[in-house]
Amino acid sequence: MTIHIAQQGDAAVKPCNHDYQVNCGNCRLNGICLPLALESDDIQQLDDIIQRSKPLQKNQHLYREGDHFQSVFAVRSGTLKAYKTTDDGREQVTGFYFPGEILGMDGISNNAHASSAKALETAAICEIPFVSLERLSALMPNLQRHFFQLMSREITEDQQLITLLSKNSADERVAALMLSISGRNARRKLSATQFRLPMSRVDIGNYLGLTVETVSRVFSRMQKMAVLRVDNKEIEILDPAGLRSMANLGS
Amino acid sequence: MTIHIAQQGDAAVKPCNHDYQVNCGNCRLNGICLPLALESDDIQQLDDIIQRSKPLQKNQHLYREGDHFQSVFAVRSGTLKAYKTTDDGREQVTGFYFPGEILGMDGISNNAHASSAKALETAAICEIPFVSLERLSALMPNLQRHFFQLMSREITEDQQLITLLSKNSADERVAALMLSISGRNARRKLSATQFRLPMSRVDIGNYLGLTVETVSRVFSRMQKMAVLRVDNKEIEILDPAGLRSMANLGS
DNA sequence: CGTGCGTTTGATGGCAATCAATTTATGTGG
DNA sequence: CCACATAAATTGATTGCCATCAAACGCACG
Repeated sequence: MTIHIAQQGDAAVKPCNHDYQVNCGNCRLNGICLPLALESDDIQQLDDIIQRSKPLQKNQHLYREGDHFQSVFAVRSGTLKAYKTTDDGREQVTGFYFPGEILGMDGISNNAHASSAKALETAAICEIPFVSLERLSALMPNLQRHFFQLMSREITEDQQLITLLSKNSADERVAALMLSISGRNARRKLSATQFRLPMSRVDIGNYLGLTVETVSRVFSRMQKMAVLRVDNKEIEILDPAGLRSMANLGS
Repeated sequence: MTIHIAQQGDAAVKPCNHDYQVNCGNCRLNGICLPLALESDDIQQLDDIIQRSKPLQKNQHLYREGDHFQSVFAVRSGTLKAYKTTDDGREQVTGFYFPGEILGMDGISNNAHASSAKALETAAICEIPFVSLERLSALMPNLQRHFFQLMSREITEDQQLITLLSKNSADERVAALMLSISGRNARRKLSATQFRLPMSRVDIGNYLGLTVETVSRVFSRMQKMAVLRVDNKEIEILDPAGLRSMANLGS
């Protein structure tokens, strides 16, 4: 069984046979990913159900809205975006997924994926068949609890976004996203102040309920205020405190 | 052990000792609530862990943001709203909960409730201690799956709201909410075309990212277009097809 | 070097927020 | 039960933020 990759309209898949020997035990993300809070022999069992396959190329889909739901996925490297398509053809980006994060959980309720997921850059993925995960969860209380927590976190993050979209200005939304990315980098022991945005301005705007032009203007403004240094996709946070006060967030 | 009811600032609780003999087996909501998909002896076990206590009065809190998380809750009668408070004091309503629906799942991730929940009218609640639910879930695959599905549905509904807030006009948002309430009424075998809104205009606007004035104007407009009949909180959907086309939703 | 895409910047307009005032519901004490 | 007080909802006038329209710029690529 391999990762289900929708191929219509996607770039051809380049075979790649190295670097498949990763396992949960030696993965450097196991402190923030699913294996967190498992004993080493439990990790082995989890590892046994996880499928790894060739990396996704940029713009390839991991799954599409409406696809039969079979697995959730962990990002090992690269970044993905999840998005829904409204029936008048517009897109709504519902989330970005960085290494160590889990996606696909919105497919559980209807046995069909409620959103599409595509790679923003080359990405390595761990596939976790859901029936196996359910079976293991029933046997390993820690795993069950951890997965409940992951789903709950997805809910709280979506609610955070709801609040952002409903209550905050364009400046605040962009600032909040920069802080979120910064924090997630820090969790992976990367720089919290300097990073490269994996997504386009269009995606940022779409996620934040803004147009590209507005996003661009906000970046310009922040640069003029010396809060951020923006060089295309390269971001440097010059004034973290200023950025936080600009974000003006709850919690 | 009783329901944890925060009482500061709330109306005094009137004791009420009748009507506590409901159980999951005879509850008329068991076709849409947690017991769904359980065998009758499994239902008995679920019933044993569920706590029922005196009804919540209007404006009383079921739990508050930051409270220690201990249980999820099912609504047996009445309506609740969930909301977050931003640190500059504003509220964001994140959901309305009708009979048969489950709330409180956003508290799992941090062992603390991520939002507050208060009754919009007198409400009867079933409390489901989470540790017991976890234990039972490990023993009953159907229950585990059903609860995963409930959480997943919460995620997809939040994503629906995200899309609504990000992409739709005031008219579309209000239309979508009316359709949502209509559908949820239908699920409970109530009228899909005639109902009483349990929440105020302020709450509606807050939930939809609009001001009270805008909500009121939209209702007036819809009434003028003969799509809705609005008499304060009494709503009649005169033209369901028109309302749907007005909502202009994805999926 | 031209083509195309992503990004930036500028000018204008529209939708919903804000401010303000009135009307209608709700609730309370005499 | 009515008079009063308070809260909720409606309607109107004006403002402001961000979308839209338009054009130029930079960069990657063939």
